[in-house]
Amino acid sequence: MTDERLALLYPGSAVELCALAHSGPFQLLVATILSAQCTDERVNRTTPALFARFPTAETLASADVAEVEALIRSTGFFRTKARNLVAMATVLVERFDGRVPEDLTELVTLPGVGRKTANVVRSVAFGLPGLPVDTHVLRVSRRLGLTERTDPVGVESDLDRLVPARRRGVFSLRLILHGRATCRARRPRCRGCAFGDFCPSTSMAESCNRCD
DNA sequence: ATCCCGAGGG
DNA sequence: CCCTCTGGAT
Repeated sequence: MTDERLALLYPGSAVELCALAHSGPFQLLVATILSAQCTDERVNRTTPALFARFPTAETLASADVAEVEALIRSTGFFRTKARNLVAMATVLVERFDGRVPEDLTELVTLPGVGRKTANVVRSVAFGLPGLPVDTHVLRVSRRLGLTERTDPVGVESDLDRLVPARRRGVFSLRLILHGRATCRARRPRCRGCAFGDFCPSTSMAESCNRCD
C-alpha cells in the first residue's frame, strides 16, 4: 500500500509535517492563502511579521490593505492576496463570529479560499477528513498510477477511496514532501525513488535523459 | 484560458 | 534567459 510506504519514508504527524499546524486555524488559513505559487519557506519567513501586526481575524479585518501588501510582498501575487486576506477576515468577523468554520462548503465561501485551502484547514487545523490536492499531489498520484484523472476534484475522490479518512491529511502532506524531494515536476529523481519497483512511470524514466 | 506577481534555481 | 513555487477568481 502506498500509504504505509509513504509513512515509512516520511514519518511524523500533521503537526510535525506542517510548520504552522500548531498556530491555530486562523493563522494556518492565512499562511495557506499566502502559499499559492510560493515556497513554504518564504511563507514561514513572512508570517511572523504579519501575525505580530495582525494576530487575529478582528485586527486583520480592519487592516489597511496597503500595509498588508507591504508585509506580504515577497510571497508574490501580493495585491490579490492582501485584498483576499482582509476580505476573508472581514467575512470571518461578520458572518462566522470571528472563527474559522469547519465545514468545507462554508470555508470555500471565504474570499481567496478554494477547495485545496479548505481541505488544508480541515485536515491540519481541525483533524477532520480532508485531502488537499495541490500541484504536487496531482502530479505524484498520477505518476504513481493512483488515479487517471486530470482534475483536482476527481483526483481527490479517487484518493479518498484509497486512504482511510483519518490519514488523508498526512497522506497529502507526505505526497507533497515526496513531490518536492524526489518526484519533482521537471527532473524527477527516479533512480533514488523508494517507489521505483512499484511506480508505473519509472520505466519511462529509465530512458529519459531528463531524469536524475 | 488567462491573470495575478516576487524570488530563487538552473 | 528559462522555469517553478502547497491556487483562486474571472
